[in-house]
Amino acid sequence: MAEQAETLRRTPLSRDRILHAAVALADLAGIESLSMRNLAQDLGVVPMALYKHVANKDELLDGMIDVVVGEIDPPVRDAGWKHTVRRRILSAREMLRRHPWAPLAIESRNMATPALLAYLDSMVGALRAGGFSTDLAHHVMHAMGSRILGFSQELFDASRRAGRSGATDPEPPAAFPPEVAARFPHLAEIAVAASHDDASVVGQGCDDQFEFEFALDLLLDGIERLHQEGWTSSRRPR
Amino acid sequence: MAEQAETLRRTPLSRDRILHAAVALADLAGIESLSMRNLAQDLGVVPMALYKHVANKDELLDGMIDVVVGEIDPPVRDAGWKHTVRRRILSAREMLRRHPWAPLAIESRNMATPALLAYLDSMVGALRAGGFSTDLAHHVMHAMGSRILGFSQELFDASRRAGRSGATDPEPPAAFPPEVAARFPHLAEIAVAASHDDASVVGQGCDDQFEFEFALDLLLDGIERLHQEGWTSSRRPR
DNA sequence: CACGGTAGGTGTACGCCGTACACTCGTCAA
DNA sequence: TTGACGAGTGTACGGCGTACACCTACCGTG
Repeated sequence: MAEQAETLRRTPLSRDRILHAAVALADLAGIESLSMRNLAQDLGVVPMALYKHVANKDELLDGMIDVVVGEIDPPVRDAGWKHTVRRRILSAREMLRRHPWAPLAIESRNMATPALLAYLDSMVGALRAGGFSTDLAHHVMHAMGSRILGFSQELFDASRRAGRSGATDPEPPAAFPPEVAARFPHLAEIAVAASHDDASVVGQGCDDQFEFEFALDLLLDGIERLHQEGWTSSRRPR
Repeated sequence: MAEQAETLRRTPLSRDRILHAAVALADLAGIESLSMRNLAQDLGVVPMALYKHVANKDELLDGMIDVVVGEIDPPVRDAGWKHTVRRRILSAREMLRRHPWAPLAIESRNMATPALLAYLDSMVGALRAGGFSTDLAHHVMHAMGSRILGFSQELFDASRRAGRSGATDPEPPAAFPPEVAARFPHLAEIAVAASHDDASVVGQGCDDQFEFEFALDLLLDGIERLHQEGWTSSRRPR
């Protein structure tokens, strides 16, 4: 018995084991009770042991996000863009329902994690494959905003540094570094399309206000159409 | 000079002074450096003094949210619903740009504050005044989701208890208490409309999945239309 | 087989946080 | 004059993230 306990305890810690335990703990007990100390206790280990595998708590959260974003179904092949996008987004939504802490966690990080970038990149890819111009694909990604994962109006928005100093912190936009661009070609494509889009842009890659109004008007126009048609929810599918 | 300092220090603390100082501190230094201790120091007071005016930090955050939501412009009178709604939402967006910590703060609270309810109620009011059925108005509010304040897919969603125990916590839906319903008549109206909407609903007031797909399809259909029309951002307004 | 380096787990400690609780002290009604 | 009361104070506690020094079991090399 002592042997067994020791064997269990000896199961080696690893970044992956830590990340999955953290996700499980957040799912079960809520994100606010995910502390390094609680997590370590769940793993039968002393808190500082975790730091041999994750740099700090922020990096732990990033890792957790990558884990759950990795649960989103891969894109369906050989279907129209609309069906592909729709399926993917509904799958993302299911993931979010399994991990209710995720939207807030994702939104509170101030940069996208690799898995998230991959998800977004493949979404842009689906649009491009469907014949969308980089221009339209770009605005569509903004318009989707919160729908696209159920969160985050502006994933790359500078104002997303919500937590950080409100003071001006005018780092150059820097597009993204070439090796990142290589891994996420569709994102890179719409990013450059946006950056020499027109002259109204100062230093930023895209015009926030325009994107916001684009999405807002897309919705309002759709709503207006429903209203004029006398839409009612009784023609509910299924 | 000592006199003056004393006079300054004697400026009596009040809930309002605390709330506005807290908003200013969060604007300037970021929400993560808003601690009861820092805030008290800004006010020239000892931390525990704050607790004579706010119950705890959560209530402080609620108060801050009410302050900033109160900055949103009142609805314009005698304009079409579309213009009214559009203006209001753009005003909300401006407020959010002044207070970049607000979206996260709002999303992280697990229930709406009074000012927020008032804002939503008046938004529903604008739709109803424009001739929308309670049914359509209800779905539209869901569809607006993150647009409506720039945040929060599901303001009333039970899954919004993101921070709390993921375990089942099946409180009765309880609509809302009558005195609240009286203060926010339009919200109450669409809430009851949703609750005896159809039989597919189990205990919850509305069908999350339906609302999500409603909004998603509204966007996708609008996007499809743009795509077919060969939309391009060069016909940019202004 | 001996050994030294190294990776992974430990223990202690520090400075921050929110806030409970007991207190002081100035003001004002009786 | 007094005494109650409400605003601000001081002290203290438990929890947090994590820096830093330490131990120790293992493994490749001589």
